[in-house]
Amino acid sequence: MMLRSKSSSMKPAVAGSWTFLLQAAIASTTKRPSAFSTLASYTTATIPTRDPFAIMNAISVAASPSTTAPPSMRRQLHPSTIKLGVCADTFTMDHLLIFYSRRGNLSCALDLFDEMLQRNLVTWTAMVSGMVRSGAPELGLRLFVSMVRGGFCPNEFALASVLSACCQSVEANAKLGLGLSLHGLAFKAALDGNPYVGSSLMLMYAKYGYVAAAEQLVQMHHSGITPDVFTYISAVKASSITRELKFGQQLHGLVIQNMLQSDTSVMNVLVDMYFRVGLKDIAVAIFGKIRRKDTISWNTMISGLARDEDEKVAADCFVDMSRYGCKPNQVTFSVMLRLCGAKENASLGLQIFGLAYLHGYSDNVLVANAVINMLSRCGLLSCAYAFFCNLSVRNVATCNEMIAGYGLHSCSEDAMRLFRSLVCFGAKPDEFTYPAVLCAFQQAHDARNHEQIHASVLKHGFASCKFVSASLVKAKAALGSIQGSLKVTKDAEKVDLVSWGITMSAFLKHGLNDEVLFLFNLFRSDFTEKPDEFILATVLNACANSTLIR
DNA sequence: GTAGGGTTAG
Repeated sequence: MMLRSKSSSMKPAVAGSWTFLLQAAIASTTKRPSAFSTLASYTTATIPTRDPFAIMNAISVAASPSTTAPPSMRRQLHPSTIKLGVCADTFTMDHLLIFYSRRGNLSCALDLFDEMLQRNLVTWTAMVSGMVRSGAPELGLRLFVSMVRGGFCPNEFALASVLSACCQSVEANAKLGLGLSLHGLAFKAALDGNPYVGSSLMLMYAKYGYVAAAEQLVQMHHSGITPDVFTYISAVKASSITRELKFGQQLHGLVIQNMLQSDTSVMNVLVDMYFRVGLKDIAVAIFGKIRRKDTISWNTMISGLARDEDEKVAADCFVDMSRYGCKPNQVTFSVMLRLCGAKENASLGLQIFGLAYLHGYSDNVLVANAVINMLSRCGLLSCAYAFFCNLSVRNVATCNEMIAGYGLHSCSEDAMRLFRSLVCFGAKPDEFTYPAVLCAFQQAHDARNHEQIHASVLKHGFASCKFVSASLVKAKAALGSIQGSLKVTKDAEKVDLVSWGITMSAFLKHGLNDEVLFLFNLFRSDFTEKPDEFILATVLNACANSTLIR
C-alpha cells in the first residue's frame, strides 16, 4: 500500500514582526483605536504610552486563539508591559497571564503569577484553566484549593475550570470525594443548575462511573435552562462513558429535533459514541451526514476504524481526508502509526512517519511516542531505542512506550533498566508505567525486580489504580504466589467481582488450575455476591484442565 | 472590563 502526500508546502508561514500584530489589531479593534495607537507606538518605539487599556488590547489581540503572533513579538510583550510601569495593574496583568496560559507557556504564567502584587478571581481562574489546558491538572487543583483557602468564592468560571481539572487528574479520579466537594461548593453558590457548571458536573460523574449524568440533564430541562451544544456534547460523551446507549440514542433524537445536525462537534461526538458501542454502520452513516467535516471528524472516523484494526479502510480514510482538503494533525498521525504497529505493518508505518515528518510533526511528542509504539510492535526494537535516544522532547509517556516495547518482547532487564533510570532522574512514573514494565515479567520469574516495582507502586500511590493492580496480580500469578495476589487486591481497597475474576484468570493463564479452584473456594466463603459469567467460565476451564470434568 | 464547559489522541 502506497500513500502519497499531495501538499507541497507544509511549513507554516512565519509572519514578519509587529506589522502582523498591527494588522490583527486594526481588524479586531475598530471600536478601540487606543490599541492601534499603542501598537503603532511600539513599532516606532518612540512615544511609549502608559494607557493600560491600550496595552491590554494589544495583549488581548496577541492572546486571541485566532491570532498567531510572531515569536519575537510574543517575547517582547512581558518586558514591554513591565517597562511601561503597569505591572501593578491587576487587570492588565491578568491579560498577560491569559496570554501565556492560552499558549500553554506554564513557566511564564507561573512566574508572572508569583510576581503579581494583587490577584483577583480572574487571575486564579485563568491559572487553573491554563494548568488544565497545558496538561497539569494536579497543579490546577492545587491552585484552586489555594484560591478557596485565600478567601475567594468560586464563580461559574472557576467551577467549570476546576471540574475539568478534576476529570483529567489521575490522582483526583481515584477519589470521588473531591468531585463531591466541588458539587457541594456549586450547590452552596446556587450554581449547580448553571449550564456550564451543570455540563461539567455531568461529565465528572460519568467519568467516575455514575449514571447520575442523565438525571442532571433532565433536571436542567425541568429548571427551564435550555441545553446548548456543549450540554449535548457532554451528555453524549457521558452516555458513551457509562455505556448508556439508550440515553445516547435519545440524545441523538433530541439533536435531530433541535436541528443540531449542522453542528460539527455534536456530530463528531455522536460518531464517536456509536463507534465505541460497536454500532459501526450507524457511526459511518452519521459521519457521512456531517456537512463541514473538521480534523476531529476525520480523526474520530479513522480511530473508530482503527479500533477494529481495519487497516485498509482506515488508510483509505486517511487519504480521503487530505483529498477533501482537511490536513492531518498529530492525533491523525498517532492513530495511524499505532494502527500500523498493531498490524505489524512496518512498511506502511514508515510511510506514515515520513508524512508526519513532512507535515512538521517530527518534534511532536504525541507522534514520537506513537513512532516508538509502531517500531517496537513491528519488532524493530533497536530502531525504536535509537529513535528514543535521539528525541529532543520526551515525557513520561515516551519512556512508557519504550518500556512497553521491551515488555512486549519480554526483555525484562532492558525494561527494568529504563524503569530505574526514569525513577533515578526524578521523573514520576504514572499509571501506564507499571503495566508496561510488569508486562516484561509475565514469563520472567524474577521476584527481586517484582518487589522493587511493587514498592514503587505503593510509594507513588498507585495501589488503588485498577490497571496497575491488575498487572501486579498477573505478575504475582506468574510467580505462582496466591498470597501475593491477594495482598495486591487487598491493598487496592476494591475487592469486587472484577478483581476476583482478574486474579483467577491470571492463575489459569499459567496453568495453575489448583490455585484457581483454591481461589474460587475462598471467594465463595468470603464474598456474598454470586460469581459472574467470567468467573464461572474461568473456574470451568480450570476444572477441565485438571480433568475434573469428563 | 478579563476568565469558563465539549468532541479525536495512552
